[in-house]
Amino acid sequence: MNLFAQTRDLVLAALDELVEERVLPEGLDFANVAVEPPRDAAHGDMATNAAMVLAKLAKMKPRDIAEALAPKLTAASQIESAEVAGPGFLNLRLAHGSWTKIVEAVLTDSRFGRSDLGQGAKVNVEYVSANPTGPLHVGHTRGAVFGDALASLLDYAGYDVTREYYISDGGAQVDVLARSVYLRYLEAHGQEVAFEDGTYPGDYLIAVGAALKDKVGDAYLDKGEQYWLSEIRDFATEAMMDLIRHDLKLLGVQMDTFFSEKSLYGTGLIESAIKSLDIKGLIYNGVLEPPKGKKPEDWEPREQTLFKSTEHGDDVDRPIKKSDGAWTYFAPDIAYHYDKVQRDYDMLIDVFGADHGGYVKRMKAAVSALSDGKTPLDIKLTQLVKLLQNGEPLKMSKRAGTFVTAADVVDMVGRDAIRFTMLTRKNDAPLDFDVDVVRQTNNDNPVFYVQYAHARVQSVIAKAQAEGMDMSDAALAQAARLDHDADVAVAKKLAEWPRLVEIAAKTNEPHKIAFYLSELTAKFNTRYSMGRDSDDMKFLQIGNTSESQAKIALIRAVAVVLSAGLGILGVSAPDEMR
RNA sequence: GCUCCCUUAGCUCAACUGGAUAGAGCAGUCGACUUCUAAUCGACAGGCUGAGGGUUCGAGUCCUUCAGGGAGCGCCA
Repeated sequence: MNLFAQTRDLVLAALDELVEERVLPEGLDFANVAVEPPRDAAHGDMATNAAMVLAKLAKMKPRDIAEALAPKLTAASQIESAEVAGPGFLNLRLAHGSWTKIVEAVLTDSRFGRSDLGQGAKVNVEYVSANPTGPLHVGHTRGAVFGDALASLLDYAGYDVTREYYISDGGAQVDVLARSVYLRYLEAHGQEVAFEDGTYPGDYLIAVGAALKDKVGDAYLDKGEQYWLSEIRDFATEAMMDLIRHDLKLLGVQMDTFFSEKSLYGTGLIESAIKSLDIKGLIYNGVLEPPKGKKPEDWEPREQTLFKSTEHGDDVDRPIKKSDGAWTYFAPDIAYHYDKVQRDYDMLIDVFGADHGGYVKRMKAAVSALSDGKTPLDIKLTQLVKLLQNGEPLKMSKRAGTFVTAADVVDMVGRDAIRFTMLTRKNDAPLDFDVDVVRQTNNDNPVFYVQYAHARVQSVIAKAQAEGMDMSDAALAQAARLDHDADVAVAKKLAEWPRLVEIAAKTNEPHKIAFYLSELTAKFNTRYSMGRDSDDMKFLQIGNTSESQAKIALIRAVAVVLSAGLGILGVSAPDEMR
């Protein structure tokens, strides 16, 4: 039940009538006609821009259209008044009963808020995709949490979502990993080793080296790389993926599919992906211009196999083979996305870190070329996280092996606080994450604010149940009643929920959910606090079941929506906080 | 040099994708706890939306120039 959509239908019907009566000309495009909540509540419950949108097309003054439209709308029983305002807005007030119906809908319709916006379209959301060379660090956390919430949001909005992790286990970095594990393996055998540049010195590999020793004994001692590299690579990446899966679990991040880069090699998949581009005339051998300005010392022109990505919006063509004939990292990525296109998704979303910003255009070009422009790819970049403690930066240098891991941060502040904090921000803005602030349990920290509201509602309900009152959603829906302006204000906010879900899903912006939850909580707290001044305003009326049910219906509806919203964000909705 | 992102109240951020007088929290000042959980609520104060130009009924939002910050720029991923 989406009141805004319903009201928009009324507006469109009224416009059709005006066309029939020849007040408006035929053939107008109503696509831009919107019904929105007004910025200022004093303007009414909803506003439509119909008159202004149509004025130019109809060659009429906006206010004249609005004047003609108003009586048509007030004829509908749901609309109490329609008032022309400003340059041609039509401010609508809805009948009081509309708001009570919203409360009933929340309590009786388990799908309230869910949307059929997605129409079951298949969406693939790829996120995290951290290299399998160590545990997740704070930077990964943001992409993980963002991607996870985005996937949940799209699912809630009616898409058929696949959550996918791309394991980069085919490149040089896993060779480095294997060599690093070999050193730890030698160490486990009691040898002195030195970690040179280009190896991973992190402590997390000690256990892997020891496990390798348990598995193969001394088989790899005093042997050249050719005897063990491939085996240790497999062993080590599997161990790293175990670490990462564990970290994801700590963060509450779900995955449906893990796709291995390695599976693309030796199977003809890369070759067939490139061939499909070649057939389109997008593959050629050539020499790239050197980058302007900053010319590398050792730059010299070399012929490479190139992808004509400029034909699909990129700035320069991109190499898919190195000058020695090996694939570049781009080639398996093309093959991977080719595979996704083949899997028949209606939409692809990649969540990348900011350091992959330069990669966006070529990836979009590749998908556009591979799917003949049929499969849209949206790439969401998550900007850097600056981790602070007490205002001072916490270092996270992977090279030094002292980076702050995702697990560290979960230990410090907890999963709920990380997730909510990181989602209370647009993905494309940098984020200062101060662990001291996030640990505070006050208004500075919105996660507790929202969770506390949920706990308060459940506490009232628990007390009512202890009085023997029927607090089932069905009973509450039956009794629901809005007595006070503050009640209506809360219900109006609830009415915005389905609309907000659609907007957030359309724009792939889960942070809008987090802000909405804070706003709903504020409205609820305002109403709740009235019970302090006057016993009449308390929700629980001891000894009066029907009155209690009538009042509690509203706040139970709040709890239902809070719980749904927190669920999308992957944050718990506790029944108690003491 | 080029590409992408960012710049909004003292601080951290919103602004429903072009709508009406740009809003919250924190910090500041004042007020409210023998609580249906004060992890809360109420009030005051705080702005040339980095700067200039353009597009139109209407711009924080779109285009453009510039300034400042960030990420990246063939044979790393």
